[in-house]
Amino acid sequence: MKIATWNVNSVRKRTGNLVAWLQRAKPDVVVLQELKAQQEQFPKAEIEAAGYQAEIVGQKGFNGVALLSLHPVEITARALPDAVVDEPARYIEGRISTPRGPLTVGGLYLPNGNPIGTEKFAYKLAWMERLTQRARALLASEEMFVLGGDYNVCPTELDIYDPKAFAGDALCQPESRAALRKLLNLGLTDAVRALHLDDARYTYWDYQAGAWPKDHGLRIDHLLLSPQAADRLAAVGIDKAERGKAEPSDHVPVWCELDVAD
DNA sequence: ATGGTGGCGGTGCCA
Repeated sequence: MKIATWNVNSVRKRTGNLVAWLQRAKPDVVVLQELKAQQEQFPKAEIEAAGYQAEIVGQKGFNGVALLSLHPVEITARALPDAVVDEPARYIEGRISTPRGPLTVGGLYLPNGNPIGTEKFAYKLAWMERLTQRARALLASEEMFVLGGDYNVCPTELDIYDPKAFAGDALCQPESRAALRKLLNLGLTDAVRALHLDDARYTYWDYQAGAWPKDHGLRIDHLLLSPQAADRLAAVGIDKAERGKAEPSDHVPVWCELDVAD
């Protein structure tokens, strides 16, 4: 069972790259972020033609998340608990069956939080606390789950090309990192970290200042696994080549494989 | 080096 996350930075701009990647990578489940599209603007026909059921939480112009699956999926949430009216489209969650029992996949687009010292940063931290509460509830089931997405948190100084370059950025603040550790310390496993990928450290390279050719990247897209899922972790990958394609997203797909054979 | 790039929507905001 291959599960992936990808911040596509506009699903309409990235439809061609997305479909080509789906056909090549053949993930079973994918969560997408930054659709920047309303539900009716989502390229549903193209995605379904590639064999995927598409569940969408859209929003005009900003945010937007989706869950694509080769297998029948039951959507279990379209927002985090305690969502307010007109909540930004940042969370989707679904449940699929495997020979080893149900697997829940959550897709999230965590608030960026810049600039620090503003209500945006407070909102980021509050959103992380809500996500942590959701993880607590999912953990109580003692089932397999994967929370994938653009976390907009660079976990450690090993996950950025130059710690000094982002010292004042919300992605690297001690408070952001502490909130991510609090989530991990519930008992979740960072899939990429667990298997020590060292040939592809980053998942995001800014469009500006030649970040990609200089490999000035950050690791901010993560797959966090419940203990029951982590026990079945077989492989991880970062599809770095997507960043070098024509009209790329600034993020690349991150994936893991769970051995769910009976 | 205080710029630079990209997407949305049609101007500045967001990342």
